[in-house]
Amino acid sequence: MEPYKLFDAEYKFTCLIWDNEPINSTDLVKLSQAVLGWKKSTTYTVLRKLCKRGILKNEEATVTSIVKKEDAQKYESQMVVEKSFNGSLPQFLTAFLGGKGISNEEAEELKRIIEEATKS
Amino acid sequence: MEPYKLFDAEYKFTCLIWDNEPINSTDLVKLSQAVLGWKKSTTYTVLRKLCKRGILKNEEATVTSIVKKEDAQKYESQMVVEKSFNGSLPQFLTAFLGGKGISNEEAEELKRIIEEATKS
DNA sequence: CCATTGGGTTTATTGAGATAAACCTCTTGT
DNA sequence: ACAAGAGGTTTATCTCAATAAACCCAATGG
Repeated sequence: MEPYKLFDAEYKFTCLIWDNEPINSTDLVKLSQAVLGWKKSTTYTVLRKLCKRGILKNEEATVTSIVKKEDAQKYESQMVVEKSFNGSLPQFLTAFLGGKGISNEEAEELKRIIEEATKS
Repeated sequence: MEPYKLFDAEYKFTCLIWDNEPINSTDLVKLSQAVLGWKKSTTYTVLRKLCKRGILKNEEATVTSIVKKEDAQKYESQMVVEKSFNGSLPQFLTAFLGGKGISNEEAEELKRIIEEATKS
């Protein structure tokens, strides 16, 4: 498995940690129960797998992330562009915007982001 | 299942059809064998499922698509933005570009696409 | 005639993601 | 002394995507 790949359930779960770390493992069990409807054993099972893969860490009942949200998101975004759009960001953008329009403000924000990434 | 959702294997398979339609079903079997390494039964099994879901059509041994590539890609792009980026395209772009830069030409192309989608 | 090929369907098998039941150990309050 | 709770692990179930084996029938060319 590639380093950062998170499956759907794993992603939702890891989001809880990103938003609340550092978090005590028993509290995490309660949070998962509340937000995802998971039983205690489910939480620990998923947690252990993510720790084994180097995504999370659980030390003395304190859970933190090793891989950060930005890195996981970056990986995710690049995977989808690669797999479904020939690695072409323009193709992705075209498909996403396909047909519908965006507001001027949104357009400005997007262009600003692009500016920022442009090598002078 | 949502209308346009294609799983990995289904997507690769449907790409063959998008790129070659209309295509005779026996030829499609050969093509799937060559490109994907699939057996005949695999091709027919997947084909039948996609027909049942209204994605493809197989009439008198001629296979064509009902859902077009642009529509499937649009769906795919919107799903990933929704599921992993709070539905925010800027968040997606930021993550995708994260750190690395792009060339001037790429930037221009992206801005042109954005221009085009901007309601005046 | 009957072997081959085209055009399929029916029924399995496998593998993995998602979820949890059952169990275990240690500590602590009463 | 013991119930309860914290902090887990082991083992299992269920669903479903991915893939295919085995079978079926009609047409056809030698």
